[in-house]
Amino acid sequence: MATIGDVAKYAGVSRSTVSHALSGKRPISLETRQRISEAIVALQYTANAGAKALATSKTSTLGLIVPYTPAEFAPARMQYVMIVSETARELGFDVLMVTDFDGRAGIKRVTDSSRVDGVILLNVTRHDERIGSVLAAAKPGVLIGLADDNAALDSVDLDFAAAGRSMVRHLAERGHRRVIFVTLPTEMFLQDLGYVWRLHESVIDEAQTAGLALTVVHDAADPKDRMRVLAGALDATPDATALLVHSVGALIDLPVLLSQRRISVPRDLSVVGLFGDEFGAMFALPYTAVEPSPEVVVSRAVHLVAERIEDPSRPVVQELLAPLMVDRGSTREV
Amino acid sequence: MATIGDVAKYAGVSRSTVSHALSGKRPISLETRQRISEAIVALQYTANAGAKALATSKTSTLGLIVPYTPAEFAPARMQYVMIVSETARELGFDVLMVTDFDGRAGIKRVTDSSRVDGVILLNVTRHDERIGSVLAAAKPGVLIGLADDNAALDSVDLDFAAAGRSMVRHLAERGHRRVIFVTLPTEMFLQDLGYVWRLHESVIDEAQTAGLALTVVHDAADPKDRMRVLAGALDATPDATALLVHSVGALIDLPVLLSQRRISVPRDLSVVGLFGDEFGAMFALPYTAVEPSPEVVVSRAVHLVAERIEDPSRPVVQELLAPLMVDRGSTREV
DNA sequence: TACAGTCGTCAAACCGGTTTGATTCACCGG
DNA sequence: CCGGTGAATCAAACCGGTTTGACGACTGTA
Repeated sequence: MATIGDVAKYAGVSRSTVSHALSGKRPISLETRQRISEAIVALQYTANAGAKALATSKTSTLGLIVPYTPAEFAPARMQYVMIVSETARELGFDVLMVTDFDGRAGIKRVTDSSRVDGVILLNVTRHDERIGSVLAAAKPGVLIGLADDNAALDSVDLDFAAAGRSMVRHLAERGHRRVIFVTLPTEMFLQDLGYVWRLHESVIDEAQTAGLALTVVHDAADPKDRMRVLAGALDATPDATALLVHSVGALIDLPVLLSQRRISVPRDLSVVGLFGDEFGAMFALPYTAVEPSPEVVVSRAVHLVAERIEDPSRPVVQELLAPLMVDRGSTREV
Repeated sequence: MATIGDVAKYAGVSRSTVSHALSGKRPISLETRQRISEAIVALQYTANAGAKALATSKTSTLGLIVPYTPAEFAPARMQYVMIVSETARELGFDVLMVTDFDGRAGIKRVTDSSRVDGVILLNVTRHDERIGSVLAAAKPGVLIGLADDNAALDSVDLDFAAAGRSMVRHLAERGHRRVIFVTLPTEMFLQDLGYVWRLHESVIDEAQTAGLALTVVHDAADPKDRMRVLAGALDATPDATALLVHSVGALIDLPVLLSQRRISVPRDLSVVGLFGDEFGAMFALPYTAVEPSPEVVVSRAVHLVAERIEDPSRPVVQELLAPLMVDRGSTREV
């Protein structure tokens, strides 16, 4: 590959002149600039990333720390990764995927060697060990999700508490008094993911506030057991007029179960859930739902870390994005 | 961060001695080695990746070129990405995700700037424009998937032709004479993905060879239409004794449809498909199936590109990995 | 007319590694 | 006792960028 020295020689100027022309940090005559441009085109010059990083201490690279959590619903995860990558690109960054089994080691590796300018943490748990590694690295970092002690790092997440409340209120306002809450498998709760708890608790709190009787059912982790759990919940609470579903698995099985039992939505049963339109590409889920809006959350997170790279002294921000509810007509007044 | 100069000073030696101790390229006395080790620990030294890349022209980074193809089934994609990343890590590489809308531009960007030592192309199409970019970059590259003209690059893929043949033979050997072949949505065929065609054609060829009557049905791209397409296929071919399913969407809907119609597998209908056990985490698909084995295919691909980075002159290889069939008892003799 | 300021450019130093050539010393074989 | 060999180390050059200080030529102003 051509170096800046080759370009300088071709254009008949010094290396520093080429550098200045490229960065615009010093005035360069129009004529010289043109000769340099021609040289760059002729030699197909592209700056060497390593050399640039060495000289500037900037890598134009973000580390994406993807935790090892097999239980998570995969399609959603991929969406997050893609949006991180696309947003980063818009802001001039590349993305280094860090999938080390031990996230802390991964963070240490890429920050200590100055491979990245900042890191993005996916699937943050309430007591996330990785946060300490980011602080130790003294590099910008942003959390996608909320940790219990996150005062030191920027973080963004959907306001899952608001999401839970709005689902409950949506049902309460329509006169529902007895609702089945199909929450995530217990395995998910053990993973200590903040949003899992925040949604769960806000639903329960708001139900109490609204005077709504809630039957809480944990969905099965194993898809083979899912249908049975779901059916059991319906059997156990025959007077429930609505379902509030967080578990995606349950949402997938629900149309089947309901059609088997000749239960019509919303005539016999109202359903409200929490899932994004990315499922529309794979499953036809015709339910009124709160959207997790990964494009908004993730894009904001990437912008935040990019801002902090530019200005490390900016005060820490912690954003909870208001969730959007899409009414697909799967609930009715009772 | 501490530099190699800091370590040298702390240990009372020259920078080159530290470098030699680290690389082992020159003999260093035991005593000096120990002092250097202590210095490294005390100062928490980690080599700067940019400087190392500049000096050695090696980045220890692989570019993962993920094409923009929204129609693809997302969970499968994520699995490929994760396996690339994990295998790369085992071989000492990091992974730079390149998701540019224009894959060629992405390849040019990361190779021209010497950001990566080699690239891995996911979802290769039969006439993949990205191949030209890899060749132009003169950097090692490996294709996951088969292109029509791939003589110049290493490539690995599942032997989808063999997969198709083995599914057909599995049914033919059990006496099935009339089979419904639920193939992928036409949209997938338009994407020009090699494996889509290879499987499709091998099934049709082998059916002809085996004297098996095949009804070919393209699954619907829109999940809302899927059930209808599936039902229509069953109605149109009432004498079919078996289903051969490539479309994952159809596989997901199949248990529902069959239970609605009180069709028992394998008593009333034999079913064989093509899907991996990653679906087991999300859906309970109890069908005999050929496994796409991404861990084998992808891991092999990453090894290939790593080998070529070490030895660029190694002859080009093109590997088709024999697929494995898992008998889950969803087929019977007729 | 002299002086200051700006424009345009270059040479040199620096970023943090690796690699090479030179040097010193100990040991070995003839 | 001498020449050769290998171990152990250092200084210097290099990789390809950026940044800084210096300098000559202009321009505008007092």
